[in-house]
Amino acid sequence: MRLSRYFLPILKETPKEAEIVSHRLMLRAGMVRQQSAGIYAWLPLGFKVLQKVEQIVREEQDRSGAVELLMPTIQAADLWRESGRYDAYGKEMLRITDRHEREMLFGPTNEEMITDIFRSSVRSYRDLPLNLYHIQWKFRDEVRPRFGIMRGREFLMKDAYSFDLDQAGARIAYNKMFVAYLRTFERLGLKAIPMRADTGPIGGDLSHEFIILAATGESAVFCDKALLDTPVPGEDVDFDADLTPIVESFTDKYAATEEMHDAAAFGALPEERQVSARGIEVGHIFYFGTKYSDAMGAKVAGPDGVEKPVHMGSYGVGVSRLLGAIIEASHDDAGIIWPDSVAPFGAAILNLKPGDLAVDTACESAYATLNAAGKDPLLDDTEQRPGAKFATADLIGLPWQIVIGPKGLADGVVELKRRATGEKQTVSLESALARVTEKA
RNA sequence: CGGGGCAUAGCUCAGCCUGGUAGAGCACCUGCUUUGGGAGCAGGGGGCCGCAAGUUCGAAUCUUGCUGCCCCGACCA
Repeated sequence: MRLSRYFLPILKETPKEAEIVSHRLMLRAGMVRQQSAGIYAWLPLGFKVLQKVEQIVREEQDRSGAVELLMPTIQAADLWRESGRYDAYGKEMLRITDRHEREMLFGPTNEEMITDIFRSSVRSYRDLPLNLYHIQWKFRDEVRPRFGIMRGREFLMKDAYSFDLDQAGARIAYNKMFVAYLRTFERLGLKAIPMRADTGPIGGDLSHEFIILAATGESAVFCDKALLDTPVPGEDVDFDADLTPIVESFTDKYAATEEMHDAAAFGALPEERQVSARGIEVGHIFYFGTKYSDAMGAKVAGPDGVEKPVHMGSYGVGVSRLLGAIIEASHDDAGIIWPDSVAPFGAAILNLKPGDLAVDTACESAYATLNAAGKDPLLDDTEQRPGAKFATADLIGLPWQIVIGPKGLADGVVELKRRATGEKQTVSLESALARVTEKA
């Protein structure tokens, strides 16, 4: 993409409504624009990152055996009356009346709808296990939206729902999601720690929140330092094998949010392993048994021919929130530092002097090479002064910057800068391109 | 939903106390100079001063009501 033809409304000054760093940077980098409290328009740069995050989430869901579908944002109130949640949900649910005076709602979640879809088609245990997910916009009318995209009213969420004949099967489904989440966050360049979450009236140990450590996190968290070094399974992990050992390698170490904190257990750890930090919740997995299948009559016949309500779990990832979480975890004073996997462009090419034949030629050559290599470069061919270009490139945080100007070219060199480390090398254009295109 | 605050140009903000023709910086347009870490000079465009009532000869400014937004708390992916 040529910057001169792109839409990147950079802000030099910070809009006053933005308090936390990810919100400030997303506004300044022209990624989002607020349209209403907690409701954002996604500008091209932000939308690009959002799609990359979404795609990684999708790939790991698919890898684990979950199956994607797409449910609507608008749901009928009657569905929610079946589960009793229409009255229970409260003012967080945005209720809408259509032209026929029918009561509708903008979905805050989809347990009822997926249960309805399931019950209308599945009758036998032979169709299980099943895990269906979608990535869709949700709306929760939060009293106080804040932190920009991190806690908006409208947000993009991946939610998966598992169906099994019994609790033992549900645990297997749960473990698959557990591992899929470990891999997802790892690919996003994040260190996510699963922490025991409150299971409410269901009980049991099948609920975990996945928490990103970041200084600006919303809640206090405590964990065993060993968790930070526990290896995340690779691409070759077999989801049909028993995943218990992997899950246990995480769950056997202490980790808890403030609400679940057990000071005594934490204190029993050697002092150098006690990590007390702040965290951002980016995922939540939860087994809830037959809560909805009972209420809504989602039953399947077992091998014995007896119909039983299915055991369900739900598994959420805050896709839009993840962008904020990534920035909170990866930025510096100059701007965002995108992990390579989600960077909106692979590299920036800074043309320091558009109109200079040698510089233009070198930039076009770099642009063509990186495009051909699939690195999706952003060529800054605008008329701005060099200083402004450097500032913009740092702000939007692309992994690499190739700085091409007349002074360097006179000596046959360009500057290659790695955004994450700030490391600069003065090298030939060829070796700069080789470096950017080489496999990580 | 409790408490606090803000609303003036695209952005950051002054002006309001003490009523009298709407301001600055940045951004934008034109020209000249400049060109390796957010340039300089000159000229220019851009405002229902959040909305509505009221007080007044006269309201951005004073009064009342409303709306929107932000922050702290309680609540949440």
